Amino acid sequence: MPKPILIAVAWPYASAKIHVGNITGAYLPADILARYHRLRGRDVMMVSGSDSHGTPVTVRADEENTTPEDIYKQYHADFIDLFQKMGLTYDIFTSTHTQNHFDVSQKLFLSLKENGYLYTDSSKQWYSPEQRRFLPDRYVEGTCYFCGQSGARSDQCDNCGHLLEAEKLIDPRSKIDGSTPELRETTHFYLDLEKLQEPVAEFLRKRQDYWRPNVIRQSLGQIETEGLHGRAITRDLTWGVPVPVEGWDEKCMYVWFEAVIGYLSGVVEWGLLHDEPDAWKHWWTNADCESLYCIGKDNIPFHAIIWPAELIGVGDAFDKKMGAENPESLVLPYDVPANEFMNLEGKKLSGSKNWAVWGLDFLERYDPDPMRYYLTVNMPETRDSDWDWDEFFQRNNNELVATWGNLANRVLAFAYKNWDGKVPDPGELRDADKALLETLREGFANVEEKLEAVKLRPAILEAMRLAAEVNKYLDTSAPWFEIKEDKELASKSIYTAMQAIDWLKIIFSPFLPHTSQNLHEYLGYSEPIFGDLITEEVEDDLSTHTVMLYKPGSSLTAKGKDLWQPIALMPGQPFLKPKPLFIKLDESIIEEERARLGS
RNA sequence: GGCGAAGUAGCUCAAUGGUAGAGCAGUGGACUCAUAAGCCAUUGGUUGGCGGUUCAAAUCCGCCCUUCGCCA
Repeated sequence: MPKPILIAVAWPYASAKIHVGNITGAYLPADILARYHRLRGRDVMMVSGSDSHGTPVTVRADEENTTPEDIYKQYHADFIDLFQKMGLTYDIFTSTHTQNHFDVSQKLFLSLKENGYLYTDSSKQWYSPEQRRFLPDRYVEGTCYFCGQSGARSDQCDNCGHLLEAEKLIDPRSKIDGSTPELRETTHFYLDLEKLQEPVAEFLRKRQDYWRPNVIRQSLGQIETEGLHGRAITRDLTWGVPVPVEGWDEKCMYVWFEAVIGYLSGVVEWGLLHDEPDAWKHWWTNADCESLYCIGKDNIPFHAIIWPAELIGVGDAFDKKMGAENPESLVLPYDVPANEFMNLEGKKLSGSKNWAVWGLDFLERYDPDPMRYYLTVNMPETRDSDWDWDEFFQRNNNELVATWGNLANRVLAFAYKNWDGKVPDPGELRDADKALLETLREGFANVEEKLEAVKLRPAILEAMRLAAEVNKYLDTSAPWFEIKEDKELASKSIYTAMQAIDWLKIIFSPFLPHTSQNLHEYLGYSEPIFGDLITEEVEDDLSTHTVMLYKPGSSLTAKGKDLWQPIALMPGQPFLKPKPLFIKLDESIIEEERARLGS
């Protein structure tokens, strides 16, 4: 039985475009891991969707004079467009605004409530008598009680940077109509994190040896120094998942409580769409399942503390509500390999100042694999990193084009010309040939070790080092000399080199799937390595939404076999005349791209 | 102000107590199958500073400097 792997990916807020920082922080590492595990023949479930609720969506809807649903759908469509173009193989990319997500979230909420992990409490919030509703913090502005600046948001002052307590704001005004709000008492549900603190700490202690230090520090470290306190999980909003308790119809679950439930509801939806309603249990109540949460560092507390707390608090009650006769508990995160942030040309990314490289915009001018390469080689795995256009240009031309793309091209072009498009038969290999292939065999093991440890940056560097080894081998054996003396000698060299790039194609494929697939075809294979991404419109009682689904189809990875190994290239196999895998860029792009920033 | 991270060659980074390394950039060279790509050789470092522990410190400890986060 193949090992189940759940790859849970951060849910993008459906109120902002996706930039390279978001991609390298969470979405790309998730896909690299998903593709690697698919190659190993494992049962991968990569799940995410648009975080469609919350105040930023309603703010933007008000600004653009439309509905929150309309706003979320615009961004959701762009996300799917980007992910398809980049080749991010989500088994399901859905939305939190679905009937299924509402149902699952409410079941989870009620499970926590019944298990005694929710309580109610009241506090004071700004209320607009004109609009007869409570105002979210960012709907209220006023004078900062620290620095006296007017126009401060009620939760944070942009002038002095202080976080504010909303009720202390001086001279508050509604951002919507300028009216003066008043403080009113409101009641909310709270997640009893104090009661869950010890089991959560225990969960973290069991994992502290292999989790990234930054994640442990911000979770276990924080619990040990400050402890956990109850947090409100409902809000006075109507755009969101309704609280499933009588008399609470004016309130919704707070997004940070509800969006993470998408990791569960998304898998449930996948099962419903594939007519396997119990499929979710394969990943969610199966102790063998390894669940990896790919997120940025801003999300660490939600994934390392709050989501595990929710899962622990639910216990087997959710499975019971799903109708299980012998209900089981939900699987806790195996790892939360959170990344740091990526800056841009030395400065912090900022959407409002257009200090960003936007995913879809980038793909207007460049191919997806160069982006994937640069973002992997520069992934902020251990510290903040920097997108630098000069470095992007250099790495594209020196590494992708010169080292790897040129290697594939020089080998296949020479072979095609001299062996009529058939893989040469090498006969008995020489020591030097065997030595190169042995280096590649070790390469599989080296890259595997790094990928299993979620160290993607060292992994791709090792792959590139292997390509350089093959270039060295070629210069030493020099088949262009051998062929003038004895074609049989040259056939040994060229067969060895073709075998090496055939293996490198697999090693590179989690990182650079598009160009690996091209090379795969040049080498004469017909079944694709990976499947396809498709979209479907789904109608439910709430609305209609678009889902993106990964379809393995007739790909090699659909068969559940372990392809992460040196598989023999067959002599005599017909192959195609190659084309370059990567485009060499002109130096002028550096200044052109820099000129686009900050405008 | 509190907590934390980072500081190693011009640049990006490795090296968890045992002779400071790699890639890029720079310099020199031989070759030509290949997107003038690739290969070989080579210049370059008081490991931010000061002190301590140790036979031995980039690494452990203390103080200081710089940069960046998180919290208040």
